[in-house]
Amino acid sequence: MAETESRPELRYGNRPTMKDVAARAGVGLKTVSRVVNGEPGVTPDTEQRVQEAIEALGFRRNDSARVLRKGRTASIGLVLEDLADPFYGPLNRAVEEVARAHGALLINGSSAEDPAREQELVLALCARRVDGLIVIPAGDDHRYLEPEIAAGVATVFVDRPAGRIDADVVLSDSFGGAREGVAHLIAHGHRRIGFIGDQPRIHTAAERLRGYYAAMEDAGLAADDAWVSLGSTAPERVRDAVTAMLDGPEPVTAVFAGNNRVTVTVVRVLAGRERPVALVGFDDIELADLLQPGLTVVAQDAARLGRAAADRLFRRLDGANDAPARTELPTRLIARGSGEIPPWTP
Amino acid sequence: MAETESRPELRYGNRPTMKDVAARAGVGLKTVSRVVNGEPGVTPDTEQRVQEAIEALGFRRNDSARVLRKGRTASIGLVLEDLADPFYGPLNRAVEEVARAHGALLINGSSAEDPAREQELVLALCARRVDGLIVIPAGDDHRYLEPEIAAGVATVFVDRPAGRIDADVVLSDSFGGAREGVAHLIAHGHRRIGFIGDQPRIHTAAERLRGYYAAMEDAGLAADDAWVSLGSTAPERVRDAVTAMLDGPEPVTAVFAGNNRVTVTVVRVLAGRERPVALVGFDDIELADLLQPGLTVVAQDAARLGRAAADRLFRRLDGANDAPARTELPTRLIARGSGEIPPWTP
DNA sequence: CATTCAGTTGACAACGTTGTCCAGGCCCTA
DNA sequence: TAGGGCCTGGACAACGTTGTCAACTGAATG
Repeated sequence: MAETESRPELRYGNRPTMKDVAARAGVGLKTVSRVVNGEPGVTPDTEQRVQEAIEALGFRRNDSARVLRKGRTASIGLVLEDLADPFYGPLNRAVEEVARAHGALLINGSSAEDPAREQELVLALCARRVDGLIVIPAGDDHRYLEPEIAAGVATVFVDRPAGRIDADVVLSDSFGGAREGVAHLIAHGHRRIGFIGDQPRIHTAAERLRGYYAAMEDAGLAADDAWVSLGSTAPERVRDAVTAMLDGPEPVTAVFAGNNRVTVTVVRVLAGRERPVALVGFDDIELADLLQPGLTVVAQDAARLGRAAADRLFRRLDGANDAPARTELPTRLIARGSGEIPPWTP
Repeated sequence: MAETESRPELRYGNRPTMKDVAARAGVGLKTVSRVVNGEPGVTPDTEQRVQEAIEALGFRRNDSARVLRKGRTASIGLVLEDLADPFYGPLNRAVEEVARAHGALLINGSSAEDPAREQELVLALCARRVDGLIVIPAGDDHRYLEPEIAAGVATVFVDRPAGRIDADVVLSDSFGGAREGVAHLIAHGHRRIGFIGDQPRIHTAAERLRGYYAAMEDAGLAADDAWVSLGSTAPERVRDAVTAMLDGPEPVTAVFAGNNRVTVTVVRVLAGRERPVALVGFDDIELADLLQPGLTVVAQDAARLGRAAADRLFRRLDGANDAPARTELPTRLIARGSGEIPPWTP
């Protein structure tokens, strides 16, 4: 709120308080509190009078005040990279379900892959005194969170590890997944394989690249620098990168795409190409099975990722005190056709 | 939180308060408040002492207390149907961006298409005293919100209208869009056209059905009951419905799918069929252009929907007092192939 | 030197709730 | 009837912040 001028007559729109209810019901303040919270020690008769007053006034407990008094907000914050990215939808939903099961509300925000924005958001959430935080990090230095964590804000990082602090992390096995995906291409006869990934400062991107190199090395293949392209996932950039690899002096016969956004663009480019090129993408995509050919992917279970992170968070909130742990969830290779295309030979 | 037992030593993890900062800096409480809020009337010298104390203690203002005092929470609630549905991602994100521009946080929740859950969520948000609410309704009776709205909670409904109360609404033109989509099929020669939609108690589903009938009537075509199927969007149900239409005594030659989830399933079913069937779907889908044939859709602009709703909300919060309005955004027919398939003739 | 004034500063109440504690009424028993 | 315990109800402080207001400082003015 840019500037909330003080309009005292409008505070919460002048809602009735327990005091008002008490006055109307002719009882004490605390009695109303007892009724509202279902605490024992109120005769049915009194309770009914209070209920009627609540009804008549349209009273609704002010949780802001309650929070202040109780010291717990029953809310958690989830900072992800982009609320609109379909990959994070199931994760978001899974976190919500766990929160709901614990009676907590979910405050959401996107970092837009900007470390400064991530920090701003996280600190705003801390100022709200959320009970816990689940963060998909954009930055690689989270020391700014140290005082918060020390002060008791449970924090779990998901999808990417925290930077320079020791905290709970829930990850997909990016390295292993990429390695498996690239090995799959190699197993189908490919020797010149391209890799198109996100900026290497992003942990998952770096890990997947590492997996690519590992698979190549496992097979005794040298990875030409011209086959590897890292950077923004903007369609133009990816398009240029794929094109360069396919038209270079040593054209690749297969491409490994580092995430869902890259994959989508690569599919588009390959669709316009004459000669077939094999493709395996990291992350599953809706309708991937209906493409011609079906899209072979290394799938991660985003919902499970979210569930695991939220479970961990609430275990912490329930008092678990063990050392921060790193949980790594497996990926799954789903062969649908595009990854099984043999190398093109002139 | 099921039961937050009172652990007073753990309230907010014993964070320092302005009082602590004041004590350490050797100044008064209010002076700290002034520094924290950038209010004038503090000498640079004093300010620095306070800043140092803040730094040293790792103080962070408690917005819960602030909210209680100021009467505004600088947060809005967004209740949608399913956080994981890709259609709502861009809407969610758009709302977030507008909220962010106004310095407000976003509290998110899914109704899971359950009116009771919607109400529960909305009332929880009201108890938190969110400044405003954006709701994608699941239920069709929102009179429970009357006291809240009267008490000053700005409320905007989006995607579907409010039930039995007068409130701001931002919608896509479901009727017009469906009518145009069906007319498109008719223009390509179809006479027997199936309609598969969501449960008709959902407003958009009913409107799209109405658009279907209107288009048929416009063309002087009778719509056979056997061509219309409404109900859950579960894949099995949709699969059965399509199959029945295609194998009935008067088989349809084209299908209009009432939303993205239905469309996806219909595409799958048609892909397994020998004879070509035309298809137009409501809602655009990622990769729709890469299917064979490309998927013809009636697209709505979810981000614009969200932006419009949030803009309206914040205009209300800024004091706009005009009568509740209904905003209807146009849809756009995108022809990609599947809707231009001619009727199959034996 | 008395007075005014602007600029700083802090004491205090208030926001609406919940936790603590005590008072009064009742019933039971001796 | 007195004493004890239980049940119900309310007075009051506290949570951490901000708005109000008055007190103080030092300098400038008469």
